[in-house]
Amino acid sequence: MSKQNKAICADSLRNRILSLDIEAGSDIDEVALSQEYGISRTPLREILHRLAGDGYVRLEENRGAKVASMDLSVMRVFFQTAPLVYCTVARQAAECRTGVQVAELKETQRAFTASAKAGEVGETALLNHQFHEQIGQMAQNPYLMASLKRMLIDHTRLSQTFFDPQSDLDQTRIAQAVDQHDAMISAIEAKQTSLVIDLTLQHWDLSRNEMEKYVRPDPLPLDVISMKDRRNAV
Amino acid sequence: MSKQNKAICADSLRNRILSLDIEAGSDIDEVALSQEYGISRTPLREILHRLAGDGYVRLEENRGAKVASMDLSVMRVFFQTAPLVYCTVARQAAECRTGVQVAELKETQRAFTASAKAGEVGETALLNHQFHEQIGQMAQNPYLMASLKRMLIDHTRLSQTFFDPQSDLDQTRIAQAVDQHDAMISAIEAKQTSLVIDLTLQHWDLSRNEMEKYVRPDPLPLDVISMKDRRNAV
DNA sequence: TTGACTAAAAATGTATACTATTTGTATACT
DNA sequence: AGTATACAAATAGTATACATTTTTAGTCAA
Repeated sequence: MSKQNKAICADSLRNRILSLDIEAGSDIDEVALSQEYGISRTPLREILHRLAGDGYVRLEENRGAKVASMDLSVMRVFFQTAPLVYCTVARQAAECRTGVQVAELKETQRAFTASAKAGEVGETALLNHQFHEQIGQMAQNPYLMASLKRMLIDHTRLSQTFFDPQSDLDQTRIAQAVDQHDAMISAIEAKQTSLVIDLTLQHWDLSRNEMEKYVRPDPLPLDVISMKDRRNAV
Repeated sequence: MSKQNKAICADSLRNRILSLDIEAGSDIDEVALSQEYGISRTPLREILHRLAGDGYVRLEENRGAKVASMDLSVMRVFFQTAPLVYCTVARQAAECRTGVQVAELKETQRAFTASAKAGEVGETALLNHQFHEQIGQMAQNPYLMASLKRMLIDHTRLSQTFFDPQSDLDQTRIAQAVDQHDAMISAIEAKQTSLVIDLTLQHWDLSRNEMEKYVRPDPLPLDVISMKDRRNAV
């Protein structure tokens, strides 16, 4: 019974961290979580140690686990490193992918497309995460997979706003992402390595623009109309 | 008391895996190890979960932890990926290194040189590991660091024979490695990025040749003189 | 001898109780 | 008032006992 709960807890924690449901940098309450998932502290702590190795959390001596933070200094490195890792992985995926893996990727893409159209922000982001992790698995490269997974943790958290359509422009952007996924699948299936790399770069550019907006949003307007209106009230 | 033991145990396990003292693929006896290090199974299991996330071991449901294996299919990928990761990290290390870090690297290199000259095979390999991990830390890139660390696990295990001088040729080779380290330190200190990359590639070539010999050793001699000698004995 | 079945054992996984450390709060003191 | 100290509560870490699963050894029948 609780054997299942442990796996459920591990998956759930990962997802909650990725979706910022548990926000970056916050510390984790072992007692509360163990009760929430119906397991005792022992297995929960084992999960946390595993997540520490995977880069989801950071363990501090005698003060428990904290969700990995996203400080600005690391963000810089994130944007530097992403193209290299994503493109290298994508190339190798196109070279090594099996038929079964392509089928699985298509299945994920179906779910992703549906979720995106339904406007399910959190779920869409997680399915996007899964999509790119599956491409990583195709590459059969455990070394780069380690980098990719760590990049995707921050990528998914940063892109949390990405799949939230608030304007027509957002709709277009999400539709573009969906189309790019489709094109990537085709290229991977056809083993067109250089095409995959191009598509991956395009996909990254789309994503990057949005993330940079999140990190460095438009400044608040300087000429605040509402302030004028309220002058009298002061 | 046993708080210390936990950290000691974690370090020791890492080193024993790297030095093939616990051989690749073998399974880990929780009870025996916990007794050996004077801790109970609970903290030991937490260590193992952490090591699983770091790629040192693999956890299997209901059948404990096994040391990460080194199958031939992965080796291929290892040789493919190493130059990219090592060079990218080395470049960034040269760009980002601090003075303190350079000093620490020099200190490690001193110990490495001494150990190599003394012919301490296992210790030399571990200090070589530490040397390259420190270069990784200089790069300030947690994403690539994940890949680098995983590469170094296998690299150190594969190079276990490297630092064992059995012939004059081996002596030369080890001296070369020491010199290359010195050159890399200088280049990193001087922030000469393109030189660091060249040196890293040279260092990799030296290491690779030796490792390939380990993976694919010289075949046994076909004309076995000893067999002729012992014909009469049969 | 081989194969299937069973029981004992060994080992893995979990829960709980206990210890140690940190953190918060109240009180005394300068 | 502000700081220092002491004590209490909360939280982290560990050990142990217990439950579950896997492995091993042994038995019997084909």
